[in-house]
Amino acid sequence: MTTKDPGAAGLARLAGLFADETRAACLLALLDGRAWTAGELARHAGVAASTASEHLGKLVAGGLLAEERQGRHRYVRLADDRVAQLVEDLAAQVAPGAARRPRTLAAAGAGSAMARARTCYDHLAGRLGIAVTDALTGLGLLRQDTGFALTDPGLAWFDAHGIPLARTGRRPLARGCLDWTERRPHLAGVAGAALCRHALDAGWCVRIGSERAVKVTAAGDRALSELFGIDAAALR
Amino acid sequence: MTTKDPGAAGLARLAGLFADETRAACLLALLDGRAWTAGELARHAGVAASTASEHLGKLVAGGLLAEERQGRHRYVRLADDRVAQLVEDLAAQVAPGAARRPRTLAAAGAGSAMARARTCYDHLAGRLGIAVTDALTGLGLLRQDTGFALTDPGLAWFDAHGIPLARTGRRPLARGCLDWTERRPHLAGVAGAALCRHALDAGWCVRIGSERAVKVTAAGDRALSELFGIDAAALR
DNA sequence: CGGACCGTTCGGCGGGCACCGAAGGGTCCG
DNA sequence: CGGACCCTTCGGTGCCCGCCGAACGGTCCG
Repeated sequence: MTTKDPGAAGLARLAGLFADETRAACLLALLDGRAWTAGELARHAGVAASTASEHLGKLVAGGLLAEERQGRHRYVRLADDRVAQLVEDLAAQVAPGAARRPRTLAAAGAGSAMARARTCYDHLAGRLGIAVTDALTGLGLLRQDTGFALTDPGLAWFDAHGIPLARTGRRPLARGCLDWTERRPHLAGVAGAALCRHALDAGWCVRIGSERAVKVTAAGDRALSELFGIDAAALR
Repeated sequence: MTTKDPGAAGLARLAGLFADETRAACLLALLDGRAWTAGELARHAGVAASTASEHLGKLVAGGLLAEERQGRHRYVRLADDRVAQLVEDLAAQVAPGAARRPRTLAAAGAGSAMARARTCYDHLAGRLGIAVTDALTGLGLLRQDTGFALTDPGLAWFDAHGIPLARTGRRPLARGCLDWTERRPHLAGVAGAALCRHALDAGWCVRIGSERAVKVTAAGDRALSELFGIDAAALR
Protein backbone atom coordinates (compact mmCIF):
# COMPACT_ATOMS: atom_id res chain seq x y z
CA MET A 1 0.00 0.00 0.00
CA THR A 2 1.23 3.41 -0.96
CA THR A 3 0.50 6.40 1.20
CA LYS A 4 -2.51 8.44 0.18
CA ASP A 5 -2.08 11.94 -1.10
CA PRO A 6 -1.82 13.98 2.12
CA GLY A 7 -4.38 16.42 0.76
CA ALA A 8 -7.05 13.75 0.57
CA ALA A 9 -8.06 14.01 4.22
CA GLY A 10 -8.44 17.76 3.95
CA LEU A 11 -10.41 17.53 0.74
CA ALA A 12 -12.74 14.95 2.27
CA ARG A 13 -13.23 17.06 5.38
CA LEU A 14 -14.03 20.16 3.31
CA ALA A 15 -16.43 18.29 1.05
CA GLY A 16 -18.07 16.76 4.10
CA LEU A 17 -19.21 20.22 5.08
CA PHE A 18 -21.26 20.43 1.87
CA ALA A 19 -22.36 16.81 1.99
CA ASP A 20 -25.43 17.25 4.16
CA GLU A 21 -28.73 18.42 2.78
CA THR A 22 -29.40 20.78 5.66
CA ARG A 23 -25.99 22.43 5.47
CA ALA A 24 -26.28 22.61 1.68
CA ALA A 25 -29.63 24.37 2.02
CA CYS A 26 -28.04 26.91 4.37
CA LEU A 27 -25.13 27.56 2.02
CA LEU A 28 -27.43 28.01 -0.96
CA ALA A 29 -29.60 30.41 1.00
CA LEU A 30 -26.53 32.40 2.03
CA LEU A 31 -25.62 32.72 -1.63
CA ASP A 32 -27.75 35.87 -1.61
CA GLY A 33 -24.69 37.49 -0.04
CA ARG A 34 -26.50 38.67 3.07
CA ALA A 35 -26.25 37.66 6.71
CA TRP A 36 -28.95 35.37 8.10
CA THR A 37 -29.75 34.57 11.71
CA ALA A 38 -29.48 31.01 12.96
CA GLY A 39 -33.24 30.86 13.45
CA GLU A 40 -34.02 31.97 9.93
CA LEU A 41 -31.76 29.30 8.53
CA ALA A 42 -33.30 26.67 10.80
CA ARG A 43 -36.79 27.52 9.54
CA HIS A 44 -35.57 27.70 5.97
CA ALA A 45 -33.99 24.28 6.16
CA GLY A 46 -36.87 22.78 8.13
CA VAL A 47 -34.91 21.55 11.15
CA ALA A 48 -34.95 22.27 14.88
CA ALA A 49 -33.01 25.27 16.11
CA SER A 50 -30.64 23.01 18.00
CA THR A 51 -29.80 21.09 14.84
CA ALA A 52 -29.15 24.23 12.85
CA SER A 53 -26.95 25.54 15.62
CA GLU A 54 -24.73 22.48 15.38
CA HIS A 55 -24.51 22.75 11.61
CA LEU A 56 -23.58 26.42 11.72
CA GLY A 57 -20.91 25.64 14.27
CA LYS A 58 -19.33 23.17 11.88
CA LEU A 59 -19.50 25.53 8.92
CA VAL A 60 -17.90 28.33 10.92
CA ALA A 61 -15.21 26.01 12.27
CA GLY A 62 -14.53 24.87 8.72
CA GLY A 63 -13.99 28.44 7.58
CA LEU A 64 -16.93 28.51 5.19
CA LEU A 65 -18.97 30.97 7.23
CA ALA A 66 -18.16 34.11 9.15
CA GLU A 67 -20.26 34.88 12.20
CA GLU A 68 -21.16 38.06 13.93
CA ARG A 69 -23.00 38.08 17.23
CA GLN A 70 -25.36 40.93 17.89
CA GLY A 71 -27.26 40.81 21.14
CA ARG A 72 -29.19 37.59 21.26
CA HIS A 73 -28.83 37.00 17.53
CA ARG A 74 -26.13 35.06 15.73
CA TYR A 75 -25.70 36.40 12.24
CA VAL A 76 -23.85 34.27 9.79
CA ARG A 77 -22.73 34.85 6.20
CA LEU A 78 -20.42 33.27 3.62
CA ALA A 79 -16.83 33.83 4.70
CA ASP A 80 -15.64 35.40 1.43
CA ASP A 81 -16.07 35.39 -2.32
CA ARG A 82 -13.91 32.31 -2.68
CA VAL A 83 -16.37 30.30 -0.66
CA ALA A 84 -19.26 31.74 -2.64
CA GLN A 85 -17.53 30.72 -5.83
CA LEU A 86 -17.09 27.20 -4.55
CA VAL A 87 -20.79 26.91 -3.72
CA GLU A 88 -21.64 28.26 -7.17
CA ASP A 89 -19.28 25.83 -8.87
CA LEU A 90 -20.75 22.86 -7.05
CA ALA A 91 -24.30 24.01 -7.73
CA ALA A 92 -23.49 24.50 -11.41
CA GLN A 93 -22.10 20.99 -11.63
CA VAL A 94 -25.32 19.64 -10.11
CA ALA A 95 -27.71 21.60 -12.31
CA PRO A 96 -27.42 19.64 -15.59
CA GLY A 97 -29.04 16.54 -14.17
CA ALA A 98 -31.31 18.36 -11.77
CA ALA A 99 -33.85 19.69 -14.24
CA ARG A 100 -36.96 18.88 -12.26
CA ARG A 101 -40.21 20.78 -12.42
CA PRO A 102 -41.45 22.87 -9.52
CA ARG A 103 -44.51 21.24 -8.04
CA THR A 104 -46.63 24.15 -6.87
CA LEU A 105 -47.74 27.31 -8.62
CA ALA A 106 -46.05 29.46 -6.00
CA ALA A 107 -42.81 27.60 -6.46
CA ALA A 108 -43.14 27.96 -10.22
CA GLY A 109 -43.65 31.70 -9.85
CA ALA A 110 -40.72 32.04 -7.52
CA GLY A 111 -38.68 29.86 -9.84
CA SER A 112 -39.37 32.01 -12.86
CA ALA A 113 -38.64 35.20 -10.92
CA MET A 114 -35.32 33.62 -9.98
CA ALA A 115 -34.66 32.64 -13.60
CA ARG A 116 -35.47 36.16 -14.75
CA ALA A 117 -33.19 38.13 -12.46
CA ARG A 118 -31.39 37.32 -9.25
CA THR A 119 -28.18 37.95 -7.41
CA CYS A 120 -25.53 35.30 -7.21
CA TYR A 121 -23.61 36.17 -4.03
CA ASP A 122 -22.67 39.76 -5.00
CA HIS A 123 -23.28 39.93 -8.76
CA LEU A 124 -26.21 39.71 -11.16
CA ALA A 125 -27.43 36.39 -12.56
CA GLY A 126 -30.36 34.86 -14.40
CA ARG A 127 -31.52 36.19 -17.77
CA LEU A 128 -30.71 39.71 -16.60
CA GLY A 129 -27.14 38.79 -15.70
CA ILE A 130 -26.63 37.08 -19.03
CA ALA A 131 -28.15 40.00 -20.94
CA VAL A 132 -25.83 42.49 -19.25
CA THR A 133 -22.82 40.26 -19.82
CA ASP A 134 -23.68 39.82 -23.49
CA ALA A 135 -24.25 43.54 -23.91
CA LEU A 136 -20.86 44.36 -22.40
CA THR A 137 -19.30 41.85 -24.76
CA GLY A 138 -21.13 43.24 -27.78
CA LEU A 139 -19.94 46.74 -26.94
CA GLY A 140 -16.35 45.55 -26.84
CA LEU A 141 -16.02 46.20 -23.11
CA LEU A 142 -15.65 42.56 -22.13
CA ARG A 143 -13.84 39.79 -23.94
CA GLN A 144 -15.19 36.24 -23.75
CA ASP A 145 -13.76 34.61 -26.86
CA THR A 146 -10.25 34.11 -25.54
CA GLY A 147 -10.98 33.78 -21.85
CA PHE A 148 -12.86 36.21 -19.66
CA ALA A 149 -11.45 39.69 -19.15
CA LEU A 150 -12.34 43.37 -19.38
CA THR A 151 -10.86 45.26 -22.31
CA ASP A 152 -9.20 48.66 -22.03
CA PRO A 153 -12.38 50.37 -23.24
CA GLY A 154 -14.13 48.31 -20.58
CA LEU A 155 -11.92 49.73 -17.84
CA ALA A 156 -12.60 53.23 -19.19
CA TRP A 157 -16.36 52.54 -19.24
CA PHE A 158 -16.49 51.69 -15.54
CA ASP A 159 -14.40 54.76 -14.79
CA ALA A 160 -16.57 57.03 -16.94
CA HIS A 161 -19.73 55.85 -15.21
CA GLY A 162 -18.31 56.39 -11.76
CA ILE A 163 -18.38 52.72 -10.83
CA PRO A 164 -15.20 52.12 -8.84
CA LEU A 165 -13.33 48.86 -9.28
CA ALA A 166 -11.58 48.25 -5.99
CA ARG A 167 -8.69 45.88 -6.61
CA THR A 168 -8.83 43.99 -3.38
CA GLY A 169 -6.40 41.19 -2.65
CA ARG A 170 -6.25 38.62 -5.40
CA ARG A 171 -9.86 38.60 -6.45
CA PRO A 172 -9.92 38.77 -10.25
CA LEU A 173 -11.34 41.90 -11.85
CA ALA A 174 -13.53 39.84 -14.18
CA ARG A 175 -14.44 36.20 -14.00
CA GLY A 176 -17.05 34.02 -15.63
CA CYS A 177 -19.55 32.41 -13.27
CA LEU A 178 -21.61 29.63 -14.77
CA ASP A 179 -25.27 30.57 -14.57
CA TRP A 180 -27.17 27.48 -13.55
CA THR A 181 -30.47 28.47 -15.10
CA GLU A 182 -28.99 29.74 -18.37
CA ARG A 183 -26.06 27.30 -18.58
CA ARG A 184 -23.79 30.12 -19.78
CA PRO A 185 -21.28 32.29 -17.94
CA HIS A 186 -22.21 35.69 -16.58
CA LEU A 187 -19.92 38.43 -15.27
CA ALA A 188 -18.56 37.90 -11.76
CA GLY A 189 -15.45 39.07 -9.95
CA VAL A 190 -14.77 42.64 -8.83
CA ALA A 191 -16.45 44.14 -11.90
CA GLY A 192 -19.55 41.97 -11.53
CA ALA A 193 -19.87 42.92 -7.89
CA ALA A 194 -19.39 46.62 -8.61
CA LEU A 195 -22.00 46.57 -11.35
CA CYS A 196 -24.52 44.76 -9.16
CA ARG A 197 -23.94 47.13 -6.28
CA HIS A 198 -24.41 50.07 -8.65
CA ALA A 199 -27.63 48.55 -10.03
CA LEU A 200 -29.05 48.24 -6.52
CA ASP A 201 -27.75 51.63 -5.32
CA ALA A 202 -29.04 53.44 -8.40
CA GLY A 203 -32.43 51.79 -8.05
CA TRP A 204 -32.24 49.81 -11.29
CA CYS A 205 -33.29 46.72 -9.36
CA VAL A 206 -34.85 45.96 -6.00
CA ARG A 207 -34.83 42.71 -4.08
CA ILE A 208 -38.13 40.87 -3.95
CA GLY A 209 -39.02 38.33 -1.32
CA SER A 210 -36.47 37.31 1.21
CA GLU A 211 -33.97 35.61 -1.03
CA ARG A 212 -31.98 36.11 -4.19
CA ALA A 213 -34.62 37.20 -6.72
CA VAL A 214 -34.63 40.85 -7.86
CA LYS A 215 -36.99 42.92 -9.99
CA VAL A 216 -36.07 45.55 -12.57
CA THR A 217 -37.67 48.93 -11.82
CA ALA A 218 -38.97 51.48 -14.31
CA ALA A 219 -35.75 53.46 -13.81
CA GLY A 220 -33.85 50.26 -14.43
CA ASP A 221 -35.73 49.71 -17.69
CA ARG A 222 -34.59 53.09 -18.91
CA ALA A 223 -30.99 52.72 -17.76
CA LEU A 224 -30.58 49.24 -19.23
CA SER A 225 -32.04 50.40 -22.51
CA GLU A 226 -29.87 53.49 -22.75
CA LEU A 227 -26.61 51.97 -21.60
CA PHE A 228 -26.86 48.49 -23.02
CA GLY A 229 -29.73 48.45 -25.47
CA ILE A 230 -31.43 45.82 -23.33
CA ASP A 231 -35.21 45.54 -23.57
CA ALA A 232 -36.03 44.46 -20.03
CA ALA A 233 -39.52 43.38 -21.09
CA ALA A 234 -37.90 40.69 -23.22
CA LEU A 235 -36.46 39.08 -20.10
CA ARG A 236 -39.91 38.03 -18.88
CA MET B 1 -40.97 25.43 8.00
CA THR B 2 -40.20 26.61 4.52
CA THR B 3 -39.22 24.15 1.83
CA LYS B 4 -35.52 23.76 1.30
CA ASP B 5 -33.93 24.89 -1.92
CA PRO B 6 -34.55 21.94 -4.26
CA GLY B 7 -30.92 22.03 -5.31
CA ALA B 8 -29.74 21.28 -1.80
CA ALA B 9 -30.24 17.53 -2.08
CA GLY B 10 -28.29 17.40 -5.31
CA LEU B 11 -25.51 19.53 -3.94
CA ALA B 12 -25.24 17.35 -0.85
CA ARG B 13 -25.21 14.19 -2.95
CA LEU B 14 -22.47 15.56 -5.20
CA ALA B 15 -20.36 16.77 -2.29
CA GLY B 16 -20.85 13.41 -0.61
CA LEU B 17 -18.88 11.83 -3.42
CA PHE B 18 -15.86 13.92 -2.43
CA ALA B 19 -16.46 13.58 1.29
CA ASP B 20 -14.62 10.33 1.83
CA GLU B 21 -10.87 10.16 2.23
CA THR B 22 -10.50 7.12 -0.01
CA ARG B 23 -12.57 8.60 -2.82
CA ALA B 24 -10.74 11.91 -2.43
CA ALA B 25 -7.40 10.13 -2.75
CA CYS B 26 -8.60 8.49 -5.97
CA LEU B 27 -9.79 11.77 -7.44
CA LEU B 28 -6.53 13.52 -6.59
CA ALA B 29 -4.54 10.70 -8.15
CA LEU B 30 -6.66 10.91 -11.28
CA LEU B 31 -5.80 14.60 -11.54
CA ASP B 32 -2.80 13.48 -13.56
CA GLY B 33 -5.27 13.20 -16.42
CA ARG B 34 -4.54 9.57 -17.15
CA ALA B 35 -6.60 6.42 -16.74
CA TRP B 36 -5.87 4.19 -13.75
CA THR B 37 -6.96 0.63 -13.12
CA ALA B 38 -9.13 -0.19 -10.14
CA GLY B 39 -6.31 -2.16 -8.56
CA GLU B 40 -3.81 0.68 -8.88
CA LEU B 41 -6.22 3.03 -7.17
CA ALA B 42 -6.91 0.50 -4.42
CA ARG B 43 -3.20 0.18 -3.67
CA HIS B 44 -2.71 3.91 -3.92
CA ALA B 45 -5.49 4.58 -1.45
CA GLY B 46 -4.50 1.73 0.83
CA VAL B 47 -7.82 -0.16 0.85
CA ALA B 48 -8.98 -3.60 -0.22
CA ALA B 49 -9.86 -4.14 -3.86
CA SER B 50 -13.48 -4.72 -2.94
CA THR B 51 -13.66 -1.40 -1.17
CA ALA B 52 -12.13 0.46 -4.09
CA SER B 53 -14.53 -1.23 -6.46
CA GLU B 54 -17.49 0.08 -4.50
CA HIS B 55 -16.06 3.59 -4.42
CA LEU B 56 -15.38 3.64 -8.14
CA GLY B 57 -18.91 2.46 -8.78
CA LYS B 58 -20.26 5.43 -6.86
CA LEU B 59 -17.99 7.91 -8.62
CA VAL B 60 -18.96 6.58 -12.02
CA ALA B 61 -22.66 6.59 -11.14
CA GLY B 62 -22.27 10.16 -9.94
CA GLY B 63 -20.81 11.21 -13.27
CA LEU B 64 -17.41 12.16 -11.91
CA LEU B 65 -15.52 9.33 -13.57
CA ALA B 66 -15.66 7.71 -17.00
CA GLU B 67 -14.81 4.05 -17.22
CA GLU B 68 -13.45 1.91 -19.98
CA ARG B 69 -13.22 -1.86 -19.68
CA GLN B 70 -10.38 -3.60 -21.39
CA GLY B 71 -10.11 -7.32 -20.92
CA ARG B 72 -9.92 -8.03 -17.24
CA HIS B 73 -9.01 -4.43 -16.39
CA ARG B 74 -11.32 -1.57 -15.50
CA TYR B 75 -9.73 1.69 -16.47
CA VAL B 76 -11.16 4.82 -14.97
CA ARG B 77 -10.43 8.51 -15.51
CA LEU B 78 -11.96 11.89 -14.68
CA ALA B 79 -15.12 12.34 -16.73
CA ASP B 80 -14.16 15.69 -18.25
CA ASP B 81 -12.31 18.94 -17.64
CA ARG B 82 -15.21 20.33 -15.64
CA VAL B 83 -14.82 17.61 -13.07
CA ALA B 84 -11.07 18.16 -13.00
CA GLN B 85 -11.65 21.83 -12.39
CA LEU B 86 -13.96 21.06 -9.50
CA VAL B 87 -11.36 18.81 -7.87
CA GLU B 88 -8.75 21.51 -8.36
CA ASP B 89 -11.01 24.17 -6.88
CA LEU B 90 -11.74 22.09 -3.80
CA ALA B 91 -8.08 21.20 -3.36
CA ALA B 92 -7.10 24.85 -3.69
CA GLN B 93 -9.58 25.83 -1.02
CA VAL B 94 -8.09 23.21 1.30
CA ALA B 95 -4.45 24.12 0.73
CA PRO B 96 -4.20 27.31 2.83
CA GLY B 97 -4.69 25.49 6.11
CA ALA B 98 -3.05 22.27 4.99
CA ALA B 99 0.56 23.41 5.10
CA ARG B 100 2.01 20.44 6.91
CA ARG B 101 5.52 19.10 6.45
CA PRO B 102 6.23 15.81 4.70
CA ARG B 103 7.51 13.30 7.25
CA THR B 104 9.98 11.20 5.31
CA LEU B 105 12.88 12.18 3.09
CA ALA B 106 11.36 10.35 0.15
CA ALA B 107 8.12 12.21 0.61
CA ALA B 108 10.02 15.48 0.87
CA GLY B 109 11.84 14.71 -2.38
CA ALA B 110 8.63 13.78 -4.15
CA GLY B 111 7.02 16.86 -2.71
CA SER B 112 9.65 19.20 -4.03
CA ALA B 113 9.59 17.56 -7.46
CA MET B 114 5.84 18.16 -7.45
CA ALA B 115 6.34 21.78 -6.39
CA ARG B 116 8.89 22.28 -9.16
CA ALA B 117 6.92 21.00 -12.12
CA ARG B 118 3.83 18.86 -12.48
CA THR B 119 0.73 18.47 -14.54
CA CYS B 120 -2.64 19.51 -13.19
CA TYR B 121 -5.10 17.36 -15.13
CA ASP B 122 -4.02 18.39 -18.65
CA HIS B 123 -1.97 21.56 -18.13
CA LEU B 124 1.32 22.57 -16.48
CA ALA B 125 1.51 23.54 -12.82
CA GLY B 126 4.02 24.10 -10.06
CA ARG B 127 6.84 26.62 -10.40
CA LEU B 128 7.18 25.68 -14.06
CA GLY B 129 3.51 26.37 -14.76
CA ILE B 130 3.71 29.71 -13.00
CA ALA B 131 6.90 30.67 -14.84
CA VAL B 132 5.34 29.92 -18.23
CA THR B 133 2.18 31.80 -17.32
CA ASP B 134 4.17 34.81 -16.15
CA ALA B 135 6.32 34.74 -19.27
CA LEU B 136 3.27 34.70 -21.54
CA THR B 137 1.90 37.64 -19.59
CA GLY B 138 5.17 39.55 -19.78
CA LEU B 139 5.29 39.06 -23.54
CA GLY B 140 1.82 40.52 -23.90
CA LEU B 141 0.33 37.21 -25.04
CA LEU B 142 -1.86 36.69 -21.99
CA ARG B 143 -3.77 39.25 -19.99
CA GLN B 144 -4.19 38.73 -16.25
CA ASP B 145 -4.77 42.24 -14.95
CA THR B 146 -8.40 42.53 -16.03
CA GLY B 147 -9.40 38.88 -15.88
CA PHE B 148 -7.73 35.96 -17.61
CA ALA B 149 -7.66 35.86 -21.40
CA LEU B 150 -5.33 35.48 -24.36
CA THR B 151 -4.61 38.64 -26.34
CA ASP B 152 -4.70 38.85 -30.13
CA PRO B 153 -0.89 38.55 -30.27
CA GLY B 154 -1.35 35.53 -28.02
CA LEU B 155 -3.67 33.87 -30.50
CA ALA B 156 -1.15 34.59 -33.26
CA TRP B 157 1.67 33.16 -31.15
CA PHE B 158 -0.02 29.78 -30.75
CA ASP B 159 -0.78 29.76 -34.46
CA ALA B 160 2.79 30.69 -35.42
CA HIS B 161 4.21 27.90 -33.27
CA GLY B 162 1.92 25.30 -34.74
CA ILE B 163 0.10 24.65 -31.48
CA PRO B 164 -3.55 24.18 -32.42
CA LEU B 165 -6.26 25.56 -30.14
CA ALA B 166 -9.25 23.32 -30.67
CA ARG B 167 -12.34 25.21 -29.56
CA THR B 168 -14.30 22.34 -28.20
CA GLY B 169 -17.71 22.80 -26.70
CA ARG B 170 -17.81 25.54 -24.10
CA ARG B 171 -14.44 25.03 -22.51
CA PRO B 172 -12.81 28.46 -22.20
CA LEU B 173 -9.74 29.13 -24.30
CA ALA B 174 -7.87 30.47 -21.30
CA ARG B 175 -8.69 30.16 -17.63
CA GLY B 176 -6.78 30.72 -14.42
CA CYS B 177 -6.32 27.65 -12.24
CA LEU B 178 -5.17 28.34 -8.70
CA ASP B 179 -1.86 26.60 -8.14
CA TRP B 180 -1.95 25.08 -4.69
CA THR B 181 1.76 25.10 -4.08
CA GLU B 182 2.38 28.60 -5.47
CA ARG B 183 -0.95 30.12 -4.39
CA ARG B 184 -1.19 31.99 -7.69
CA PRO B 185 -3.09 31.21 -10.90
CA HIS B 186 -1.46 29.39 -13.78
CA LEU B 187 -2.75 28.95 -17.33
CA ALA B 188 -5.48 26.34 -17.80
CA GLY B 189 -8.28 25.88 -20.33
CA VAL B 190 -7.80 24.93 -23.98
CA ALA B 191 -4.60 26.95 -24.30
CA GLY B 192 -3.09 25.48 -21.14
CA ALA B 193 -3.87 21.97 -22.31
CA ALA B 194 -2.46 22.60 -25.78
CA LEU B 195 0.75 24.03 -24.38
CA CYS B 196 1.21 21.12 -21.98
CA ARG B 197 0.56 18.60 -24.70
CA HIS B 198 3.09 20.37 -26.91
CA ALA B 199 5.66 20.41 -24.11
CA LEU B 200 5.31 16.65 -23.65
CA ASP B 201 5.15 15.88 -27.40
CA ALA B 202 8.16 18.04 -28.17
CA GLY B 203 10.14 16.44 -25.35
CA TRP B 204 10.46 19.59 -23.26
CA CYS B 205 9.30 17.60 -20.25
CA VAL B 206 8.93 13.96 -19.34
CA ARG B 207 6.82 12.42 -16.59
CA ILE B 208 8.74 11.06 -13.64
CA GLY B 209 7.40 8.43 -11.29
CA SER B 210 3.85 7.26 -11.67
CA GLU B 211 2.02 10.44 -10.86
CA ARG B 212 1.83 14.08 -11.73
CA ALA B 213 5.44 15.23 -11.39
CA VAL B 214 7.41 16.05 -14.56
CA LYS B 215 11.04 16.90 -15.25
CA VAL B 216 12.38 19.48 -17.72
CA THR B 217 14.78 17.92 -20.24
CA ALA B 218 17.87 19.52 -21.75
CA ALA B 219 15.85 20.24 -24.90
CA GLY B 220 13.21 21.77 -22.65
CA ASP B 221 15.82 24.00 -21.04
CA ARG B 222 16.77 25.39 -24.43
CA ALA B 223 13.19 25.82 -25.65
CA LEU B 224 12.01 27.55 -22.48
CA SER B 225 14.98 29.86 -22.57
CA GLU B 226 14.56 30.78 -26.24
CA LEU B 227 10.79 31.14 -26.27
CA PHE B 228 10.13 32.56 -22.84
CA GLY B 229 13.45 33.61 -21.37
CA ILE B 230 12.91 31.15 -18.55
CA ASP B 231 16.00 29.84 -16.78
CA ALA B 232 14.83 26.35 -15.86
CA ALA B 233 17.66 25.96 -13.37
CA ALA B 234 16.08 28.73 -11.33
CA LEU B 235 12.99 26.58 -10.78
CA ARG B 236 14.91 24.13 -8.58
C1' DC C 1 -7.89 -27.07 -19.71
C1' DG C 2 -5.89 -25.53 -15.30
C1' DG C 3 -3.92 -21.78 -12.85
C1' DA C 4 -2.95 -16.94 -12.16
C1' DC C 5 -4.92 -12.62 -12.08
C1' DC C 6 -8.46 -8.77 -11.96
C1' DG C 7 -12.57 -7.25 -10.52
C1' DT C 8 -17.36 -7.61 -8.30
C1' DT C 9 -20.89 -9.10 -4.99
C1' DC C 10 -22.41 -10.17 -0.47
C1' DG C 11 -22.88 -10.53 4.58
C1' DG C 12 -21.54 -8.59 8.69
C1' DC C 13 -19.41 -5.38 11.69
C1' DG C 14 -18.39 -0.93 13.74
C1' DG C 15 -18.18 3.96 13.92
C1' DG C 16 -19.80 8.33 12.87
C1' DC C 17 -23.34 11.61 12.48
C1' DA C 18 -27.89 14.02 11.81
C1' DC C 19 -31.76 14.61 14.42
C1' DC C 20 -34.78 15.78 18.34
C1' DG C 21 -36.48 17.50 22.94
C1' DA C 22 -35.38 19.17 27.33
C1' DA C 23 -32.74 22.12 30.05
C1' DG C 24 -30.07 26.22 30.65
C1' DG C 25 -27.61 30.72 29.74
C1' DG C 26 -27.61 35.21 27.72
C1' DT C 27 -30.10 39.39 25.99
C1' DC C 28 -33.75 42.58 25.56
C1' DC C 29 -37.93 44.86 27.18
C1' DG C 30 -41.88 46.15 29.84
C1' DC D 1 -37.34 41.82 38.17
C1' DG D 2 -40.06 38.65 35.40
C1' DG D 3 -41.15 37.02 30.99
C1' DA D 4 -40.33 36.53 26.07
C1' DC D 5 -37.04 35.42 22.85
C1' DC D 6 -32.72 33.52 20.66
C1' DC D 7 -29.42 30.34 20.81
C1' DT D 8 -26.49 26.50 22.74
C1' DT D 9 -25.44 22.23 25.21
C1' DC D 10 -26.39 17.58 26.29
C1' DG D 11 -28.15 12.82 26.26
C1' DG D 12 -30.23 9.45 23.51
C1' DT D 13 -31.69 7.20 19.28
C1' DG D 14 -31.53 5.43 14.81
C1' DC D 15 -29.59 5.26 10.39
C1' DC D 16 -26.14 5.38 6.98
C1' DC D 17 -21.86 4.08 5.19
C1' DG D 18 -16.98 2.60 4.87
C1' DC D 19 -14.46 -1.40 5.63
C1' DC D 20 -13.07 -6.24 5.25
C1' DG D 21 -12.76 -11.26 3.85
C1' DA D 22 -14.76 -14.90 1.39
C1' DA D 23 -16.82 -16.55 -2.57
C1' DC D 24 -17.60 -16.09 -7.39
C1' DG D 25 -17.43 -14.85 -12.53
C1' DG D 26 -14.41 -13.28 -16.45
C1' DT D 27 -10.16 -12.87 -18.88
C1' DC D 28 -5.65 -14.08 -20.19
C1' DC D 29 -1.89 -17.37 -20.70
C1' DG D 30 0.92 -21.46 -20.60
